[in-house]
Amino acid sequence: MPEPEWLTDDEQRAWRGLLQMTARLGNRLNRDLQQTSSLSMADYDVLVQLSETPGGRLRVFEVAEHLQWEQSRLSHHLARMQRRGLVVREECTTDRRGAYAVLTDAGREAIEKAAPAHAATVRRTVFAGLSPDQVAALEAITTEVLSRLDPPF
Amino acid sequence: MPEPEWLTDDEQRAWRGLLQMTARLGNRLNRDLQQTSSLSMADYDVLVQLSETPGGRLRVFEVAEHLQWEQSRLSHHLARMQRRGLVVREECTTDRRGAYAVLTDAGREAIEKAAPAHAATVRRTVFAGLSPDQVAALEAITTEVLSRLDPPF
DNA sequence: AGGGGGTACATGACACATCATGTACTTTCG
DNA sequence: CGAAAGTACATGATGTGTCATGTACCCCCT
Repeated sequence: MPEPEWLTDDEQRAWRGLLQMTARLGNRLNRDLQQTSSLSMADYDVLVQLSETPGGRLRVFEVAEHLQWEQSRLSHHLARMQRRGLVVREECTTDRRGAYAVLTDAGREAIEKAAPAHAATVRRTVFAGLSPDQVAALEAITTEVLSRLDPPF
Repeated sequence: MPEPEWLTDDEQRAWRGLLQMTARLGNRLNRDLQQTSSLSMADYDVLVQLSETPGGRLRVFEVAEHLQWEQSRLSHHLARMQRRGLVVREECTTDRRGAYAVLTDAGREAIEKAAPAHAATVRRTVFAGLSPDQVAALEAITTEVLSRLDPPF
């Protein structure tokens, strides 16, 4: 076995940049969403999943798969969102262990109201400064890294 | 004023990729660090800052600046790290409101023990799959986005 | 039929982040 | 010099994520 192998200087800079960017970007998006819509990014992500399906209903485990969330996290989060009236749970008749997460009218209204401003912020802070080549490069990088995260290692 | 302007399909894919990548990568690194060192990424980041200064001591607000953390977050986190014996607080004589965060021997040992495996994971999951061009592109992208996050908007 | 093992989800405990506020000290400026 | 304003940090409340565990149900196999 050869390595540990530290990072090169170039890699160091890219890595620190990535950490910084994701941290600050996350803060920014969370803050903006919170102020304009009283939603968190987590809320937003859940609502997007539900709103993209006909009827706004999805099995809980499907939402978890799409978002790559732990089941427990989603369960807690749905409980909180339910308290706020954004979603409701409905029991599943074909598999009585299971449950549906269902978008309420208030939930649909919330995401439809939040989406434009959110997208605008994303566009303004990240994509407005990037060339098409950079966008393509970013996609290539993310898919490569994701492939290394998924199955083998 | 023209916009809102939604994202193009290319941008959509890059954006979702970035969200996915950062989410899963964060989980991965946190999990690995936790298991091998009983440290979180947050712990690690704080310890890095302190260990990079002579004496392993830094004013609390300086740590907050470097990490771009909220003051309150850092204060709470230092309290927990202090309980675990990784750092101690010392009062500042030149400005008696202030405090130093100081690395303990245990803290230094913890980070020195954790760093190699952590760096190896980063290298293996992200940089081992990227070409030098991609690394350069990544750095360019992060600095561009960061510049848009900082001062003006 | 009737286990045994896996699946779908909830829950309680605890680590963590954020917000609002409080305390003590420093600086500034009239 | 003295009061107002600002800075450095702590703390409590509350929302959020993770881990361990529990409960109910499904499925498959003998």
